[in-house]
Parts: sequence; C-alpha cells; structure tokens
Amino acid sequence: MPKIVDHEARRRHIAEAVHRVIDAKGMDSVSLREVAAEAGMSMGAVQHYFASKDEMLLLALGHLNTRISLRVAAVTHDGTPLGLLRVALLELLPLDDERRFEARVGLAFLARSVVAGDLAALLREGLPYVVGFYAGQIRAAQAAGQVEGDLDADQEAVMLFAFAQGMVNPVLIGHYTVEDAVSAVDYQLRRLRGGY
Amino acid sequence: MPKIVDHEARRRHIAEAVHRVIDAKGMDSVSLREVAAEAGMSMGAVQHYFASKDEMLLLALGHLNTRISLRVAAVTHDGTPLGLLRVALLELLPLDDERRFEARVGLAFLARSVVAGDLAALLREGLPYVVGFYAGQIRAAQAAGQVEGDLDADQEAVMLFAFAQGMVNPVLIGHYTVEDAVSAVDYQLRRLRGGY
DNA sequence: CCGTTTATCATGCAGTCGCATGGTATTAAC
DNA sequence: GTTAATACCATGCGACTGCATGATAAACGG
Repeated sequence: MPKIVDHEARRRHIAEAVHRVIDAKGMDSVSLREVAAEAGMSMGAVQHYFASKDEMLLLALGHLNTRISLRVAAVTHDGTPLGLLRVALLELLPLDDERRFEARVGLAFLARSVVAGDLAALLREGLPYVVGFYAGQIRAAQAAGQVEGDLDADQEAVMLFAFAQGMVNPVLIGHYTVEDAVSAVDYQLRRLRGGY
Repeated sequence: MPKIVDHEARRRHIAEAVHRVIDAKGMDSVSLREVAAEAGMSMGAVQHYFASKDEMLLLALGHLNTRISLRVAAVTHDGTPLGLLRVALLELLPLDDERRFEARVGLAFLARSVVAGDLAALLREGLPYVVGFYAGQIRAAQAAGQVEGDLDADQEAVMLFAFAQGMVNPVLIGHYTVEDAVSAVDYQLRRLRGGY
C-alpha cells in the first residue's frame, strides 16, 4: 500500500465542499469540476473517492445529517425536557450563520429527495429518531407535570418537527425574521405548558 | 398583426410543460429542449415566448401559484370557518394525484427560491394572503365560539401553514401515509376546538 | 530492489446546455 | 401588392457536463 491517506477524512472534506457549493450557488451548480475546485483538489482526485456524482451527493447528505445530529446531541445533556425540546427545535431553524448554512443545504437535499430514491431512503431513515426524540421530551415533560397530560405527545411531536421544517424556507427568503421564528416556536411550547 | 395566437395561452401551455418535467425528472432536468419536447413544440418556439430560462421558470412558478390559489379559492364558499380552514390546509398536502403533482413541483421551486431572488420575491408575495386567510378563519371560529378565545390566531395560523409545508416532503417520500397526514391535521384542528 | 497497489493528475469524449442567428411562412396594415 | 411585424424553425456556437482513459508518482510487502 502506498501513500498514507485517511480515506474517510478525504470523503468528508469533499462532502463539505459539496455543501459549500450548494450554499453558494444551489444544487444545480454542483458538478464534479465545481466541487473539486471548492475542495482545492483536481477533478481526478474527486473521482477517485466516488464512483459517481450520485454517490458523492448521497454521502454529502449523510455527512450533513450526522453534522446536524451531532450538534443536537451535544446540547441534549442539560435542562428540563421542555428546555431540551426547545433547543432541539431551534437547531433546525436558520437562526445563525451555521444553522442558516445547514438549512440551505438541507432544503436543497430535501427537494432532490423527491426524485432521488437513495436520498429519500436516507432521509426516511433519520426521521423517526428526531420525531421520537421530540415525543420523548414531551412525555417526560408530561410526567414532570410541565405539559398537560391529555395532549397527544406523538401528534405534537410530528407537528413540531413539520412546523420547524416548514418555517425554514420562509425564514431563508426573508419573510419571517429570526425573532419571528423563535417567538413562533416559543408560543407553541408555551401552549404545550397550558398557558397561552 | 400576423398570425392570430393567444400569447398568454401559449405561455401557460409552456408553464404546464415545465411543471410536468419537474414532476417527472426534477428541477435539474428542466432544459429548454426538454420543456419544448414536453410541450410538443420546437425549441425555437419556446424561446420565442421567453427571453431566458429564468424568466420561463419565474412564470412557471407564478402559474403554479395561481393554480393552487384558484383551487383553494374555489372551495372557500361553504361550511364553517374551521371546515374551510381544514380544506384549505389539506389543499397544500399531497393527498391525491393532483395535489401530489403540485406539491412535488412546489417543493422544487421552494428549494430553488433559496438561490434565486426573483422566485423568492414571488413566493414572499403570496405568503401573507395564505397565512392571513388561515388567521381569519381562526378568528371567525373564535367569534363563533368554536375555538378557544385566548389562543393567538396569528401564531396558530403561522404554525398551521408551516406545519402543512413541513409535512409535504415526509409524505412525498413515503414516511407518512396520506392518512397520517390527514389525522395530524385533524388533531391540530381538534386541539384548536379545545378537545384533544 | 522490485512489483504491486494506491493517489493523483491531465486529457479526451460524447453528450447537453442556454442562447444567438438566419431563415421562412403567415397575416394584417396600407 | 407591398411592407412590416409576428410566429416558428433549424442550426450552430462555445461552454459545460459526467465519466473513461492513460500516465506519473509515491510507498509498502516481498
């Protein structure tokens, strides 16, 4: 075996270049040449790590998912159930540069998943964990008496996740401000607590 | 002065071809040649009606918006406020072939609007009307005693719209069934009425 | 030291892209 | 009948696409 090189690190490096290209110019502008230039390597080098463009995009989505998951998981270890739920929800919204970046890239993948079965499968795979986490926090809050017991935790979790996803585009295109989005989330959490 | 031809009808015809191409193969596959073939006309004819591809996409989005608006408006004239709200919400979800078609196309435009300012402006323009309609129905329901008076109609309207938008992708990729989506909407409407 | 494997590169290829050009046909105004 | 404007088409152009190919360099196992 030849030159010592971390295969996984290279693929991650390329995946991040894909993200930056999507953020800057949109999914349509993702080409092997563009990504290679963004990654600071030759086109042949990129080809060396992926059998096809579709495989590259698939791994780029996987890498985005783990990035977001890691950030959510990192914040999972303090506060009350409702506090955790709040932070986890806000992680999905484009509230600062980092989350805005991920939201833009994520929305591009979301749209492509409609016509790309492999991307759809990957997204489907991750959904139960997120929604399940939300539902778990709601149930914990109910057990702690912070949320009305007769609310349906699963239905509320489904709603909260879809709600957050649905807020992404309006915030990205400037229809809602960051403050609007946060207060919309806080209103719903306040409602769960029973005080409007 | 020359051949008698309905300019607007032609542009609408092309816009619908754009929609079909997006539905079948995704936004990436939208090219002048592909659209021309789908519309059953030559590429030169398509070029005759649009100065550029971007202008074609912009009108295609406009046409989609009016299509959806018309369908929502057509159903606006019967039933209670909460009933209207329900139907208007369900119009946004991919519950049958027609709405599925529009949801797929709409999501593609939604994603592109993040990197295309003109599309974003058009989408922004329409948002207040939809959300305002929802808020109006909630307020009417409150006045009729069908919805708890101390709920914030505006915040609930914002949530319901984003919620519906956020359900689109999960339904399209098969994570939720049509029945799941309807019952999620019905749960939220039941909650507005005060009974869980 | 040599052969094999890996990493990287430059280039070529057939196909597609948006768009411009030049042409023809049709029709209405004069 | 002539002119001008519109509708439409075929073609060409340069740029770009994903991917395949062949070459070069590096590094370890034998």
